[in-house]
Parts: sequence; C-alpha cells; structure tokens
Amino acid sequence: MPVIALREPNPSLTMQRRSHAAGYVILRELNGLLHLDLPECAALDRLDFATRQLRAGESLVHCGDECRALYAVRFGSLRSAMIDADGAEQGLGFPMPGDIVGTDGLATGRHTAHAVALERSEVVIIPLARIAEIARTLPGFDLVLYRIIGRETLRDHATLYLLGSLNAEGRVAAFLLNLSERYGELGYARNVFNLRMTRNDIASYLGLTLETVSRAFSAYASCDLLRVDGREIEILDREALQRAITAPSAVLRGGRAARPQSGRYGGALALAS
Amino acid sequence: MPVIALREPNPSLTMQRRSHAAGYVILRELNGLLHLDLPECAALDRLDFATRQLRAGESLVHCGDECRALYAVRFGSLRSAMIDADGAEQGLGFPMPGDIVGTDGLATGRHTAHAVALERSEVVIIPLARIAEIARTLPGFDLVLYRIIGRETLRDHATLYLLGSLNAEGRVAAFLLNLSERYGELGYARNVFNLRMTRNDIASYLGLTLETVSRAFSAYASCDLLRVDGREIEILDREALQRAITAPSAVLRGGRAARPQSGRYGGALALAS
DNA sequence: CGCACCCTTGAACAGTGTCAATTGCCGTGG
DNA sequence: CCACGGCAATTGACACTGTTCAAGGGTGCG
Repeated sequence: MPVIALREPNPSLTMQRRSHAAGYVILRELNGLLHLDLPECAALDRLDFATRQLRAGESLVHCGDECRALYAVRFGSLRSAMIDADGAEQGLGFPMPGDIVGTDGLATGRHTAHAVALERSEVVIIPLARIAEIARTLPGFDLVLYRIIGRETLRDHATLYLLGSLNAEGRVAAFLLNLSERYGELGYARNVFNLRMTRNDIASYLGLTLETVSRAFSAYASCDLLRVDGREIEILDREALQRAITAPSAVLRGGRAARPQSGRYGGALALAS
Repeated sequence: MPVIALREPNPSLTMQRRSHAAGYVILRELNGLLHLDLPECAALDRLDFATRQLRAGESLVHCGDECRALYAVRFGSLRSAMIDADGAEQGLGFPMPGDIVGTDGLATGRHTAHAVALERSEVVIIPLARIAEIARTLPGFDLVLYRIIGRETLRDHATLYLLGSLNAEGRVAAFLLNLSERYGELGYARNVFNLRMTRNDIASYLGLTLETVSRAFSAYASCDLLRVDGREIEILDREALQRAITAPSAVLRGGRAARPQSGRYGGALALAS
C-alpha cells in the first residue's frame, strides 16, 4: 500500500513532531492532541508517554488481544473493524490524529475489534494504569475522561444514523464531508485530499458493496459535485453534497430543488466529530 | 400505552426494590445493578443516590438538555433515539435494567439523543460530580468506569455490525435473540416475553420500515421459529433463529442446511451485551 | 513479463421501500 | 350501550435501490 503524503501539514503538529524525535511525548502534547483543556500544571511537563510507530498495513491491536492501554493517534490514519467467524468484516471507523483507539477492550479486558494502519502512523501509548495516576495527580481530570468517552459515543451514534437512515449516495456524501471536516480540523485542506483507504474499506464501513461506493463516486463526479481521480478527491460543491445526504438521488437527477420528501429519508444531521 | 407485567421477576431485584421504598438507593445496590464488582468498603453503604420514577411515555432526557448526570436503569425499559431537523428518528437502543443512559452528553455537555420510557420505569440518578467523589473514595474505581464505558462501546459496535452486515430478517433475528438474552440475564423468561416497543420503534432501531419488520415476524412465525401475537413473542427454535442471522432467507425457504455463502452475508457474531 | 490488487462499468436479479387497504384494539364521547 | 376516531399491526402489489455476477483496464511489484 503506497504511502501518500498529506498536503499543507499543520504547522503546530509538525513542530511538535520535530521537537520529540525520541519515542515519547509529554502530557502537554497529549493534552493538545486530544483537545483535553487540562489545567496548567507542572505534571503537564513531567508525565510522559511512549509512542509506537506503525508502517502501512501493520496492526496496532488484534482481535482477542488483552487490553492494557489506549492509543491516541499522533499522525497517520488507521482502519478499525470487527471480524466474524467467516472472515466477513464490518468496518467501525478510521481513526485519525486526535482519535482514541482501543476503548472496545475496556469492558471485557480483551479487544473485540482490530486496528490496522493505513499508512505510516504513530500512536501514543496510554497504559490504563497511567490514567489512574494522572487522575490522582490532576484534579478535574475525570471531566476530561468523560469528554473522551463521550466523543467516542457521539462518533458511533453518527455512524448509526448513517447506516440506519441514509441511502447509499447519502452515506457516501456524509462520509466524504465528515472526512473533509476532520482534515480541516487537523490543519489540512478541506476540499482536496487523498483517501487513505480502499473502496472496499469504505464500503465495509458504510455497509455497502465496493461497486456501490464506486458508482456513487462516479455519479457525484458526473454532475460536478466531486472530482474523483482514484483516491484523490476534490469537493467541488459542498452545499450540494450536504443536500445529497438526505435527498435521495435528487441531486444526481438534475433536480436542484429537493422534491418534497416523506418517509424515512429526510432531515440533516451534523456528522462533525 | 398499556403497562405489561413481566413474568418471573428476578427475586433479588424485587427484594432490592421493596427494601428502598424511598427515592434513593445506596452504592451497594448500584454496584449490583451495574455488575461493577466494587471492592467491599464502608462507602458501599454510605453513598446513596436519588432515583426518579418515569411513567410510560415520559422523557428522561431531551435532546439539547444539559448533561449533569448519568442514569442507571433500575427497572422498566426506555427507548433512546436521535432526531434530525425534519423529525426523522434513528433509534439508538432500548436501555433496560443495568444499562446506562446519558453518555452521549459527556462530550459536549449537552445531550444529542433523547430517551423516553416505554413503560413505568425507574432510574438511579448518578450526578457527574458524585462520580469524582466515588473515585476519590474508592481506590480502583477507575477500572469500573472503564468497564461501563467499554460496555457501551461494545453495544454500539454490535449494532453497527447489525446495520452494516445483516439483511432485514437477520437484523430481526439478532434483535430478538439479543432481547431474549437480556431478559434472561435479568432473571426473566428467555423464550417468552412481551415487546415493550412498537414495530416502528424496532424498525427505527434496525434501520428498516415497520412493514419489513412485521413481515419478518410473520415469516418466522409461518415456519414455526417464532410465535407472534402482537407484542407477545415466543421463541420456538432458538438455533434456527441463530442461523437465520447470517443465512439470508435460507431458513424461511425450507432450506435447513445453509447454502454455501459468499460475499457480504456470512459469519456469526455474539450479540450478547 | 506476469501476477495481484484496485477500480470502474454494465446487466440482471433480489431485497426492501413505498403506497394502499384492512383488521383489531382501545379510550373517548355521543 | 354503541359509534367513532386514533393507533398499531398485518398483508398485498408494485417500483426502485443496491447487490450479484461478469468483464475490462490500470498500476505496482516480484
């Protein structure tokens, strides 16, 4: 799998990366990475965490692994999925910088999903034991924990809405806009980006087949909402894409004005993480 | 909405209910309700929590409400859903005794989903501030928090699998078996139970229409896997239902032996929470 | 050069959604 | 008391979305 460079790297992230060539980061950086808003405190510079580098295709957690730590993505991107006895996969998400990986193992002590790097990536290892240590050191840290947890829940709920209420084209539109937002928040371009995952990965995540995903891309491209060149995506008409989330096929059939919709397809939802 | 009595009530739960006529429970009971395995400690009997009674149809949390507490269902059952601008709902789950409601508000401080009681219910109110208090009082409580969180994540992932990888009949079969397991764990009958929710509620949760849900019920009934009488369900052939989760229409077409399956439908997954 | 993926496109079919009609139940009010 | 309206559920007919199966092209790599 080719390593595709991101454009317009976030200056602050780059600086942080350079300033810690060794395999660890201090809590202050983790604080910024996860947007924790931790209170200013000496511990921010005292507590440090090991990191781990992943090559494209390398696994971070396997299904069945014991869960001793959570992982905060520092750069790169992963694919998380659950797998059943027959080898059929259900994609669960695409963790990117600032996301947490591994919360699925907290309940039973063993991971039920696996996570694989889609490109060269780095994660910060947060041992569960250290979390308790931080909680003792930093008053008000519990609030921060809640925030992390709640973010995961929100993301899952957004995906449930996506799978339960949207048709194929709506799912693809929502997926791309969500990805665009996340790139934007990381300091990258919102309108042009390279997909790190295959059509199959996307299909697995969206509950579709890869053919349907490919057709949705082509359909959006043919009416100039999108420019698609393999994995390079350019968003040409963000508003129309937004409408396409809930207006089944209306955008693609030349109907600029959404037909009066009733039934299960209707309404918009902020998918921003 | 009629209040339908559960059969074979769990003795221990009944006892707990009787022993606290007033509107509060002590941490020891919460410990048992949520299966927290808290270490034996004086605080178990010292810390107490207010409860809240809900009538059928009453809301526990509204979308947009400020999030100051989590709620542990003590008895009854609720329906949780998110709603978009057009009023279209996406069901998120059916919290039952031992489940936690409200984690969706932890990230932003406001709830994005609402929760409504399906019957007369009671919840234990766990203010976020109290959680910090417990964490200070009880060493090792953080591990317990992780367990609660992880359980939520697991449930969400199971639902994602359901929506992303199963066809209509598979979703209904998985839904019923999951419900059956949860009733069983609560001490009720596994094979006979009354649904608390409408076909529409089920459909919203499963990402289907109510007609499709109804047809799935009828199909299972017509080949004697299920007895369906309105909301009263009896599971007649659990193993066949289990197979029906991943064998699209095979069970209903008289084929006892699953045809060799390829493609997106295949494999089994434990949906037990 | 050949092989393994990845992606696109086409055609036919199957699974679900949509629309509509009917039944039964329940609480309300004549 | 029964009539009525509203709600829940079932069932049928039909249209359409998305899957399945198939073929072909592009690209990277051994």
